[in-house]
Amino acid sequence: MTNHRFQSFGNQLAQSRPHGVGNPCEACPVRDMSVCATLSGEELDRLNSLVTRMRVDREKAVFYEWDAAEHVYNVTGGTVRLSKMLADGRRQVTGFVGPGDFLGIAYSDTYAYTAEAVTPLSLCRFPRRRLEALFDELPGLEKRVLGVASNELRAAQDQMLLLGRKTAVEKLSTFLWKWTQHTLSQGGSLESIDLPMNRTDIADYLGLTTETVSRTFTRLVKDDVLELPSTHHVVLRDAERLQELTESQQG
Amino acid sequence: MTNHRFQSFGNQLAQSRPHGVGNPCEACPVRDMSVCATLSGEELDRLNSLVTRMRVDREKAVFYEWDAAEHVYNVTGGTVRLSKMLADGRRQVTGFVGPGDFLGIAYSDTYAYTAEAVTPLSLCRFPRRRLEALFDELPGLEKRVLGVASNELRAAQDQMLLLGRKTAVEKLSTFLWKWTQHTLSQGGSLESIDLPMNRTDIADYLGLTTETVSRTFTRLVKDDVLELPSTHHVVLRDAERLQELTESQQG
DNA sequence: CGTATACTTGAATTGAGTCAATAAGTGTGG
DNA sequence: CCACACTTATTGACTCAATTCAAGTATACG
Repeated sequence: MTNHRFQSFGNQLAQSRPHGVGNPCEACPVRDMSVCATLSGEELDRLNSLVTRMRVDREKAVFYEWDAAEHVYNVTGGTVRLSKMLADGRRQVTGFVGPGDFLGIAYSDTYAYTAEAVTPLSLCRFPRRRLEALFDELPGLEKRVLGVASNELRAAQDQMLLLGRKTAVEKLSTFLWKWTQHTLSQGGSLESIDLPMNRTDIADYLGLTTETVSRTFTRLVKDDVLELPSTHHVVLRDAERLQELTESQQG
Repeated sequence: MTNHRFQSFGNQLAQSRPHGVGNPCEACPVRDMSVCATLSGEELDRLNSLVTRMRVDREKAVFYEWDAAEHVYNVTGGTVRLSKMLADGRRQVTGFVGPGDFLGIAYSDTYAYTAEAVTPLSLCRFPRRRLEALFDELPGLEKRVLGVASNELRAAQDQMLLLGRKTAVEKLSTFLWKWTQHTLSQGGSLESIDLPMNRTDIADYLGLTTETVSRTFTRLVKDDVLELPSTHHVVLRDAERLQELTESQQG
């Protein structure tokens, strides 16, 4: 197994600041996408007083499945891979999360999954206990978190359908289709979709092997559905056909 | 199939009643297991004023995936099957829920899945909007719902690991192990575990075919892990071995 | 008691996995 | 900028776990 070492939280990270004007949340890239979106300026100050901003290097863990769940994180930049492992090393990637998404909302002593950096990350870290205490004073915040959890639950159920019932072509097509939609919603273009994760990550997300992911990419290229100018770069040639392939594998 | 009959709660359908003494929640079989557990008598009255108690026959739907999500349900008796389907009919069962569990907490206009009765059901039904309005007055309730959602998320991630990475023997063993734990926590015995769902339900839950489920049952019986006195009845002969089989398929 | 439905078992098939050999990137230091 | 080592991705040949197709056998129920 790869040797995962923790990155030091320290000099690289900006410490939290006093309340009032100049709240760094106001300039946050995910100010309007995240749970923070519902909060007023003053409420944001309350939240800001709890936050520690930090960075995590590529392929380093934010936390492990077995760690005490002491913090909750909000991603402000980069892509995080969530995964679970069996004792013998078989891995399932349960999701990829990006700017605006929350990490670690588990009502349990330990996290439910391992969170690792696919790309360099910037995060806002909150002490879980104190954030939960803040829920009592800012009920809008708790509602928002419940909304986030509910959306994640829906995504998890879609993924169960994919893992349990879809073929390799349908799995990869679904992944690429959703990733494309996600990219577009963040202002990307169909002409060049960036896949920050590697083939192993994709395979472990789709319940396949890297070989099968690779062969399936090749097939989609041969069928003129997409081009692969580089391994981490996809150009969609036939978006409609890709969407069709997400549910039926005639071809 | 085993004939699950309900110990009847009152007559066929007890309507909601005025507040005060004699609140039927006080006598509810799931009074202490469910989200209701945190509520005081007076708070329970508030909740009770919203509730409609109802029954659903075996194999009838409580709601479909595409229905407008107007109600939230609390199961007071019976087993519910949650599932999603692809256009061509392939089905994935995403979970089985029983007494004390919640149904339909989706922050969306439609439900995320179809809910159907595996056995006859008794349910408490709440209008979603009014229940959400009540959250503002009973913050303990919202916390509890968030806790439930968070547990479901964890279960969903475990299921993704199972669907993506486990073998047929591991899948069935995991299912039987968890179902046993669940049964025991409800006061059942290792000597006779009731499986209300049929082989197709189990197959669709584990991402297998009924044939494979059947063969795998046969194998576990041959290996003296369990006995099958009838198709819906399991007797555990070697619980420890069953647990081992949930993560490693040697043998 | 007969008939439909659910379950089991067997034989043949197949989609994805495994093992193995390139090929293509990626980064490092000279 | 190139040569080297190393990692990641692709491709091919073969295997195998689970599916499909096809009987049979229980079981439930009107």
